[in-house]
Amino acid sequence: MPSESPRNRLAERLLDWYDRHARDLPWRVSPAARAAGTVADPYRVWLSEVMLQQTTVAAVKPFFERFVNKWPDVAALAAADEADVMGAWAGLGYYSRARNLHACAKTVADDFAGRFPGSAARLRDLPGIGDYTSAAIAAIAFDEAVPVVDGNVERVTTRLLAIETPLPKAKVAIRAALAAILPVGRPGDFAQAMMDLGATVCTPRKPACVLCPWRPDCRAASEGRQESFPVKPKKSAKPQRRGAAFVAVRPSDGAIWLRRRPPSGLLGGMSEPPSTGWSSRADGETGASAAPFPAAWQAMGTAAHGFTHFDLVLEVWCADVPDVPPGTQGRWVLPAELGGAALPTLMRKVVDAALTRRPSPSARGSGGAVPRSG
DNA sequence: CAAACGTGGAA
DNA sequence: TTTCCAAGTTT
Repeated sequence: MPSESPRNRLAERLLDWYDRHARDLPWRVSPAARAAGTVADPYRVWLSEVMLQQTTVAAVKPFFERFVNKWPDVAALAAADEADVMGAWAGLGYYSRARNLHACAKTVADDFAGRFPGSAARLRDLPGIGDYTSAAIAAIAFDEAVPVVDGNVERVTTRLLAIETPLPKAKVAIRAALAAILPVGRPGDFAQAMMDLGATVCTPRKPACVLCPWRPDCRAASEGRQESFPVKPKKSAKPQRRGAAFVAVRPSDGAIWLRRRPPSGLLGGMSEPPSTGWSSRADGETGASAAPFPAAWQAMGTAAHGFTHFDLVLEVWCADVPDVPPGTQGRWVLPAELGGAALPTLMRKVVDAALTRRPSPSARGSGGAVPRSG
């Protein structure tokens, strides 16, 4: 695919760089394999892209391996119980992704005969697939020549052209610029090359401009202002909230009483020990008197957790509870089953605090940390 | 359009 | 310790 036009030299230089420096990732077809005719599996591309939304490669890798081992294709995932999918996602965060992932799998399996739509426009209609993910799947799995704009691409492009417009308004200019650079030949590799460049060279802090194939063309670097892009709005301070969580332990077998959170909202659809609301007031619903049912509650210290938009400190209370608590919804979960019980990280901290700090279980055996799902 | 929505690692 | 933020989507 020769291209003599000057503007395409940018794409050619980036692709040459990618051919030599592409990261080796579990969901990726290497540029060499791709050149030899290997095609990407849309299922794996989709799964990885959803997992990678606002999430680091390092965090995603073990989850990706676990998912593809357990559910090798979209039909298998569609046939899974939603609770199992939520359980396997526990710890990855942004749990609406897991619910949308399952819904999307069912749509693809039921309405599209198990095959992902082959264009960005139609992928965009599926749950959990937005502007970025639809373009990424279309480019990587179907070689559609669409601009793929993620955080890496925003950074690389705003630096290349010294775009002063703050995000997210700058996205229009970024997309336009990218469309002009985009090669017709290797859109999938180009998209991944942009992201690799942003992740390994054109990093948020201390970019390695000396290693960059676009160094001679970069307006920000030529002015020594590479770390001034992209321009972003300031973030407001995170408020503090408090609450209390109550870990009921059944003495006979060490099972813990868990309930399911509402399907949408914070930690939607995930499991938890019963807890109070999380008040922004320092004197909010705390103390043993806030418990959902009476028991000999003992203080187990606190569990602290930082969410995107607020910090939380939860008091942890623990008690032996022999029978189903009256007037409550939930289920007993054995210690060995806690790993697959869809406990988000915050709740894992709560349960860990209770089980590790509570008085020695003497003759009944149980307790210990919550195992990771797997 | 702004806000909600998790987590863990790096500086 | 605190702040930033990583392959965004939904409402």
